[in-house]
Amino acid sequence: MPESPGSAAGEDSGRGLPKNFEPASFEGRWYAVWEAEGRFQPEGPPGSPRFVMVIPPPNVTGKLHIGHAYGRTVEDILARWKRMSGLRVLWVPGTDHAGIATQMVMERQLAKQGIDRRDLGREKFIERVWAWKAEAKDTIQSQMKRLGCSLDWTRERFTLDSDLSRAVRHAFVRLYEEGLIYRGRYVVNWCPRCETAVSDLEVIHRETEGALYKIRYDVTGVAGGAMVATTRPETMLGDTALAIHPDDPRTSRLKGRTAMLPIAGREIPVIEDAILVNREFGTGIVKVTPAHDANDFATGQRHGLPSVVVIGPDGKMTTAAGEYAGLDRFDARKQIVARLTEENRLTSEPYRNSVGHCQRCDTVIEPYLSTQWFVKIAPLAEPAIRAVRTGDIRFVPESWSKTYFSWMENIHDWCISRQLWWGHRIPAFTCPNGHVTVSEQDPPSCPTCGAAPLEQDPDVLDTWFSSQLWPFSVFGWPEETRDLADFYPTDVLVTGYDILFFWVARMIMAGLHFTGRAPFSTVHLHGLVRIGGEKMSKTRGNVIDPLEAISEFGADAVRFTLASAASSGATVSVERNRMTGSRGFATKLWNAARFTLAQLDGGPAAEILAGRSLSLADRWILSRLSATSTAVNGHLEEFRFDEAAGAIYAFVWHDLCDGYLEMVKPVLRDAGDRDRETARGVLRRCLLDSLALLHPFMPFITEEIWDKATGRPGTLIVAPFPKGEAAAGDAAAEMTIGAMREILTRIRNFRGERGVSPTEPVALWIAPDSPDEPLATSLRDVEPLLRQLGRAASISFEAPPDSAAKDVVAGVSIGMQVEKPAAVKSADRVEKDLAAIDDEITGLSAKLRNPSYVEKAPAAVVEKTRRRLVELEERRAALSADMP
RNA sequence: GGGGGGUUAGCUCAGCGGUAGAGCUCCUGUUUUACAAGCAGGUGGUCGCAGGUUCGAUCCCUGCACCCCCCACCA
Repeated sequence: MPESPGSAAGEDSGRGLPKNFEPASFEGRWYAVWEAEGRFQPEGPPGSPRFVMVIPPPNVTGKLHIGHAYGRTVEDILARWKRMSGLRVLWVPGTDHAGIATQMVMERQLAKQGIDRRDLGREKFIERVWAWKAEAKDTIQSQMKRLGCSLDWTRERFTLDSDLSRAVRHAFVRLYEEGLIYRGRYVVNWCPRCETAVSDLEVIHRETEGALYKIRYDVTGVAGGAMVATTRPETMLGDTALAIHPDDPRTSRLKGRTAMLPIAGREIPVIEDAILVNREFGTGIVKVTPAHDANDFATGQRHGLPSVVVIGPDGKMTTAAGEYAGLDRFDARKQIVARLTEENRLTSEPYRNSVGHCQRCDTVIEPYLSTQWFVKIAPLAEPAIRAVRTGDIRFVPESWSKTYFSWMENIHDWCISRQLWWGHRIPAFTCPNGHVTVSEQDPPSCPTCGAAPLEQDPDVLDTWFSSQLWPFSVFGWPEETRDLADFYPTDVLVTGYDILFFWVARMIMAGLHFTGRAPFSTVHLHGLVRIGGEKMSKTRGNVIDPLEAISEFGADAVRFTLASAASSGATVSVERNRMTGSRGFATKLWNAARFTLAQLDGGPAAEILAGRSLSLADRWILSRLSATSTAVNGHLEEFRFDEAAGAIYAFVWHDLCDGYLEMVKPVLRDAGDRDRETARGVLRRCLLDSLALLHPFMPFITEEIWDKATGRPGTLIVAPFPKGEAAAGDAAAEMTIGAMREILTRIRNFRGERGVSPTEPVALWIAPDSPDEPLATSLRDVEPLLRQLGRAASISFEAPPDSAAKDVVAGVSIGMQVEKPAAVKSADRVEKDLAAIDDEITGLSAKLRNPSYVEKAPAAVVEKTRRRLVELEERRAALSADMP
């Protein structure tokens, strides 16, 4: 056992809780204790009920941003809640090599030193990334530790670890052998800046103001030639045909003709193609550029057209572009437009269309003909769709399944090869005779012809190809490890909806295909974090750095804020002043604990003694505590972290601190030993259960207080989570104390209205409507409380006299002795109240006079309306009697 | 082009058939020995607009307006 981290200095009463709440003084220590004690590792025999999550691995070179902090907080709440609920919890940490993103950042770093990666060479470059990765990983790790994440660091993984790389190779080879991975020459999305292919998902489409150009091509034997429309005139240099619809009379004159490509002076055929050409659109004539448009490429395949690449991988025109060779594609566009305009061949009009941009660097994506590797996805998608349809996998919120289906049902093959250096090298080897071998082990010679040496494909795999294996590769798959048997499939996956397609869908496909099982049963997709309703961005200056926030407010406050901000919508709105509020809540708890511990000090107060008679206040707070515990569990089951946090907040602050603590003060001070002991037992129970309920949200402060309260340092993390007991529910106590609190509020109200100081003792009248009601007797039971909290000089359980300020609250007529002249001061207020009451009475009366209402509305509702009306009439009587 | 979400108090958001809630802000009072980072009280809302269903609509339906997001081979 480690030593209790309790500080020896600066204590006051309250068994060692310092007066000032300083989260930094204990957060780090408790994390170290938990880790040293192995609390983050699953405890219990294999096969016993467990709860498993894998972290969405953050980019190894990244920094924890507020969105990560949110997701990790949610996961940690689940992990701690399940752990305390008695499950064997495993939450696996790790990081992602994030190929294109990491390579980009590294290139930028090198550029600052004036180094181009190509000068460095592949090996040296990768060495540098590894070196940098080592320190960056520690950053991420320490950030998650500061947040308090109960991750099992002994199982930490990195997507480029040797065993995970083995998993990637195994997956690739298997898909290849099953015919689900193929290599081919197609038009892909190409980023000329990154100089790599990217998948469809990595292309961000943005509506752009551009132009639609119409170019006239001369056609032999056809006067006026052919007008074709394009948004990318520079691609015309790569045209190898014009296409028309076979049944379009507008263009039938072009059938079988030959057109002359302007500028290039090349002859191209006019072809007929019903698939490519939309009869409704434009001139009905389409230029066909197989090398620079996916549709055109398909058309070219159908008609056996040649492909002419005129824009190179660097975005510059190729030699095939003739005199434009070497020009940037956009410069070429300008010059070509100018030239065609000069030749009287071109007109243009403003045009809005959607232009693809690189997700990473925002460069305009170029469709580009190249040889790439693809995953044939439809066969994988089919079972993945079924898994969600049948409920094997559940989305929370459920509405995401619709988005999932619509994407999965229209899914396209996945281009997985990247012309990058940082990543998993594609396990394909080519021999000098051109035979391609795909193999898990590097083959020493060509299995087909025996030739050597073999050359490995220089490309790497899309990062998501390895990420999709994450839920099982972290456990050692394809080896049949103990962890894989014990912890796969996982239970819950928590991630932002922005990677539903990139990651979640692919994990489902991969999990089902490779392991035959869904990788998780529940996917909680959360919104993206916004600051004060605005999208977070550096230019707005509204970025909240979680580490700075932790330093300023404490990790517990940051976590509580994030949990409270959780919502089922697409955004999670976080504001700085919520952080302040959460810190205030932590302080509140701290001080309540100081008070409680001071009361417990010097007495055993071990537990609530069986058979002891509890006061109404005791019964009330225990009832609230139980109801809160039940509610919290329910909300957590439903991933409603905001509701769960809110329920505990309301209990601790408003019920326990504002309510019960004030109610027990007189008991602790004045009552006999027996009642005092009972109250102490209840106090202790409330404190400990509050700490337990709050622990998943605020692990540090709760563990700190728990230590002082129990002398069992570092054990709250494995203490039982309160479930709430039906037996503790106490409607009678809740009714009485509820009524009492309403009465007290109204008395304080009177004081304000009548200018009576809050502390001046006054005479009170409290008269329940009917002497038979339970309230009539139970309110007498809380007379000492009413007297104390209401600052009453006297309490009479009779109808108030005319001279008193009067009202009806919770079915109870109450009155407070006032000086008559002071009533004038509040006349406006009373008048206003009366007007509102009259309005409501009118409305309710009309309702009750409506026969169909009385007939059709549920009896309980009608009854409620009647009671409300009665009470209002009583209130009106009480208030109007009070008018001067 | 298709789909999804949003519009509730000055701000950020809950609620989603029985005439509205939280936190922050604001105003007033209060240094009551756990906490002034507190306590007590209060102000503030025709729940985007128009119809419909219903005894009853912020909540369900239809349409409209504005905002956000996603998907789409929109020459």
